[in-house]
Amino acid sequence: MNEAGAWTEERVELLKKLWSDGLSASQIAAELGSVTRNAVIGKVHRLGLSGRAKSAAQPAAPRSNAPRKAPARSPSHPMAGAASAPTRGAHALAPDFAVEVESAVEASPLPSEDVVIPFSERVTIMDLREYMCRWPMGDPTTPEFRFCGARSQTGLPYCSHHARIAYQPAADRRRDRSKARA
DNA sequence: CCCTGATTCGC
DNA sequence: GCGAATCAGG
Repeated sequence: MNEAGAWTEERVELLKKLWSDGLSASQIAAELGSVTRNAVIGKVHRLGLSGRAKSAAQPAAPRSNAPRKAPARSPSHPMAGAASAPTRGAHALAPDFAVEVESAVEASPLPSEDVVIPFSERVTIMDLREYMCRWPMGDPTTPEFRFCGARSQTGLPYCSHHARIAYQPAADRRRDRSKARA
């Protein structure tokens, strides 16, 4: 019988399909089951599918013989120029903040009916982290104002759910025109 | 913090 | 051939 994590013809074909379909390695791994995303990526490479929809095959990075193993963990600390240690913590979000709130309020008069954001994840601006969803919740002028705080999508300021709302192609936007109530 | 794919190398 | 560990980037 086929082992759960064996690369049978079926699984390989599904892998190819999903990979070319644009799914991430982790998503494919979850879909296939019994395999990790590393296994998926490894197989993808062995099949020669790497690269995917990446423009015109970018010139493979000149990796040559890059020692990815134990590369001098302690590169010593010259500490000559001291560097320009950027002051973290003081994110300049004042300008963007106003803009985001404004568009958000107008764009989402009413999220939906099956949308439930766990209150437990809502955070104040003080608890907001880079990886947290910045979707504004509530009235910014009140002390009750919070941000979604859920895990944000890579490269995006919002979680997957709010990213969709904020990033609608404008074509779907008129879907919820029936109800307009604040 | 989380995620992504890329690569290497012991098995 | 396989995939965990690791790397590099977002």
